[in-house]
Amino acid sequence: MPREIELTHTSHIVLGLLSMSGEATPYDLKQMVAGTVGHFWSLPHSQLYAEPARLARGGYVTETREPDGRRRKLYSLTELGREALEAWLRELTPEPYMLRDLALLKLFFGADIQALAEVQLATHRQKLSEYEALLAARPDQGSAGPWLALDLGTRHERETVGFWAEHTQPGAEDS
Amino acid sequence: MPREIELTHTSHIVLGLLSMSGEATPYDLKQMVAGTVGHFWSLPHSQLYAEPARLARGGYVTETREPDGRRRKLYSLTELGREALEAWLRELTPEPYMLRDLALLKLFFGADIQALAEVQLATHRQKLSEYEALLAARPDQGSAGPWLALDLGTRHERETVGFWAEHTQPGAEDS
DNA sequence: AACCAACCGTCCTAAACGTACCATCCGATT
DNA sequence: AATCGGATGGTACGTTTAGGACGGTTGGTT
Repeated sequence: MPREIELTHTSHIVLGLLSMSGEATPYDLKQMVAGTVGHFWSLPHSQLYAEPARLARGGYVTETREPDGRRRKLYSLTELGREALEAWLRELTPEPYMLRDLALLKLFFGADIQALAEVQLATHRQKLSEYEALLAARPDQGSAGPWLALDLGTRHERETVGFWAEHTQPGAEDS
Repeated sequence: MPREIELTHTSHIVLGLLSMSGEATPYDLKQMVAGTVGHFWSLPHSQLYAEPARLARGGYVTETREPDGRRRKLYSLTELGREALEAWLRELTPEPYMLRDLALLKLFFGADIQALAEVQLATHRQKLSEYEALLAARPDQGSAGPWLALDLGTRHERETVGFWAEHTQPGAEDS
């Protein structure tokens, strides 16, 4: 009997990932997060064990067990879960984003911009090239969503690299 | 006697704001957050009542009371607090940002991009013009940090507006 | 047999979230 | 004088997240 539970952001991520994979263990979810939404929306892996269980209580997913080996828990969407996901996707989303950037925060409070720029530039160049590699390997098949998201993510990275690059001492970090 | 407390992101924000204002009540902090870092780093106002008290326990700020009227609590940095803030500002900051964007998340999971774009575009155009207005009103005096931060924030907004604009039906939303 | 790396999962404490709720002050209306 | 609304100012509280410590299992090497 499904108890009433609130669907949080984490819930929707789990529902979304399950809809993409059909069926997954918490460990699978953890791997999927790391390779996909984890790039911009991080969550502790412990949540990926707790949340599916919570969703099961609410009737949004079913919990079965691997017949063999470790008998790990396998989750997949119920009809209710799929509907909840689709309802969420259809809802209007006027909220702006939240950019939790420690470097930006420190910059605001007066940290030395060159010192920040130097390390941030390395980090974001790294990220940017990761994303570009992913984009380059895009198959023709499959849903567009993830690639569109990656496109926006890439633009943000590009912008960020540009910003920090303008604030490094010429020659201090380059090539 | 200061007890050991961990300094969290919230702590540093409070320390930073106190260093800018000299002295502030939680309500003042709330106002300051709304006008400054709140643009990119949101926190519930209840935190701004709890956190200074916590910092006082740790000896990072002092708590006094207004002599008159409401006798509100006034906080200001101690030497320890100032040092902690400066140490934090000096620390290396290699972490990338976290972009908590509900629209991006939904896009990833297959939401209709035009529906998203329409509302997001309105939101971000709004934000962008706010930022531009702030930037235009910049005084010559004062510390640069906030303006640099605002500059980066503005670039991200501009990028975001560009992205969503590319994905709206021509004429669907535009003036 | 011993070892190691990758795999897999649980648990715990503190902090953050979000919102409901409450109370006061002040100026403008009726 | 009474009332109203809005800005001011603050508390409480249940839930979710953060983030890491810790422990076990599996399968392949030396």
